[in-house]
Amino acid sequence: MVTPFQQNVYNAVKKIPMGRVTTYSAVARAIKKPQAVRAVGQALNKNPFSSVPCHRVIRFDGSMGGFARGSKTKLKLLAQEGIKVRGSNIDPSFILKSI
DNA sequence: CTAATGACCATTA
DNA sequence: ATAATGGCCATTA
Repeated sequence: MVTPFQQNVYNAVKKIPMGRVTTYSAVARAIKKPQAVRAVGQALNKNPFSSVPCHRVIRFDGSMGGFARGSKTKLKLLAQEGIKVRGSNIDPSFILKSI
């Protein structure tokens, strides 16, 4: 079941351009619910659409946060798009603070 | 209706 | 630097 809230989240995440990432809080702001950052994570956790690039959503501090299919996959996908990762943190210059 | 969960964030120690 | 705590919100049982 896809709730309207999840629709908004997925729609916002789809707008993230290739080779760029954004944060959970930025997505929360984009859907006009800045306080629902935690719920955004829930929505992405259950994301049923492969068309939604949920691997481009990371934490506010630059760490990757979680990933439903393992953090290794997330790292791979990010590297595939040319995003530089240093240690467990992502290069801040790739992070979009607003979508 | 209530209670528990979680891919978060800020604050505190 | 890490660890613990509290708050926030949507979803699910």
